[in-house]
Amino acid sequence: MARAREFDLEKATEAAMKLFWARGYMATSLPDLLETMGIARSSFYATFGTKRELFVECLVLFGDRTREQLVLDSQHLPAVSLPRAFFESTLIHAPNERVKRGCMLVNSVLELADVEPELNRQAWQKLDAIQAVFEQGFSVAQERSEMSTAQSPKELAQRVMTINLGLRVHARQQKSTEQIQNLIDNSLAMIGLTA
Amino acid sequence: MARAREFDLEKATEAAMKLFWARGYMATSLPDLLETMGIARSSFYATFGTKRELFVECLVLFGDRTREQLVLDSQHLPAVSLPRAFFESTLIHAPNERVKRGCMLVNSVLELADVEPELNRQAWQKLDAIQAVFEQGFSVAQERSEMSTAQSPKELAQRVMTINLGLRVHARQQKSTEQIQNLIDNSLAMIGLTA
DNA sequence: GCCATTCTGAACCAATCGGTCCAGTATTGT
DNA sequence: ACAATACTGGACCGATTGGTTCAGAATGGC
Repeated sequence: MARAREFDLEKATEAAMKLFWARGYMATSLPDLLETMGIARSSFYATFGTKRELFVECLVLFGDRTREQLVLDSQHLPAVSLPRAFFESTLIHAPNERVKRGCMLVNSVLELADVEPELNRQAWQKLDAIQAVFEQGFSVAQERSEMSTAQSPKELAQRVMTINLGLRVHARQQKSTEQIQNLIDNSLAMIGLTA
Repeated sequence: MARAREFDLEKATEAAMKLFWARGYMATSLPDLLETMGIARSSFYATFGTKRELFVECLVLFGDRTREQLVLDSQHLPAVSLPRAFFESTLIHAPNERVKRGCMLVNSVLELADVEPELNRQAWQKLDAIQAVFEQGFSVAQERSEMSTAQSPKELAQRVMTINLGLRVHARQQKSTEQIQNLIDNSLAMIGLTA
């Protein structure tokens, strides 16, 4: 048999994701990646293929993980509380450096819009999947009469997503937790979600 | 005396701005710029300095122009109509290619957050100046009792900006005018601006 | 005509880009 | 011990990056 892989594949992918997340696709060079991943150039290509392929992998990892956490939250939280929980868990109760990275999907969608249509499409797909979780949550809550039916689930989810996009842009500016909390409160107030 | 400049400086700057706007800072190469600007490499450096300097110039041009148009609109429009006018003029009554570019300031702020802090700072400064126009508009309108004082001008301007950021991200996805109109209507409905 | 200036296009620069390949070493199960 | 695999680091690739320099042609006011 063969020699076992020395580095932790998950940790290496994780490290790459964080770097792409913080700097974007184009500004992340191969030497940058190798350094944070702690592997040699040849191991990189043998394991992950090209930079582009690894980026896609990271994008999918980020999107799926975000969506899964949201689905989890939606299972033990009333739908009207879901947006606040989502925003606060990622923008308030998270390490500062993580907050500053914003959302990898949003970052990618803007950076690659005119440059890498296929990557752009994949990022949007993951964002749509997240919006769909909100829509589903509102839909179920309305059926159970747990919230007002003044607006359709689709409308509400769209509002949450627009605000989400806005907040992720804001988050990339160096802001205090108080300022971000203020932004969240002000934003949620305008959606007007109440049981 | 000397030979006159052959190319139109304004038009060259304009062309560069559009390219930076569409593709971002890093993805725009020097040959790309030279081609759309229609000038030679040596003329470029003699006239504009480095790529970075030209980018700053374009950023300032974009920011100032956007702000000035908004100020103009604010002078013959009620403050409560200003957000809609702003969104629709740039997202509905504008050529499709322009809509797809989004907002150069928003694009830059995301792309350069972790890579070019100084450029990032300058882009945020221009965004803040735009938010300030809204705040000022709401402030004056409230003093004249032309609108509700339920929310402070600062709060309202912050809401408009968060939604603005969200809409600009949306705009970079290929969407039909109807979809964008829908997004605008749904967004404005949540701010709830009425005389 | 003349000199100053600006143009163009091409040559050139060092540095970096993403990607490939290989020699040598270490580690594994049989 | 052996064969198979995965590691490392470095050499190497062509292409591209942003930036500099220069020769020569064109154009302006004196």
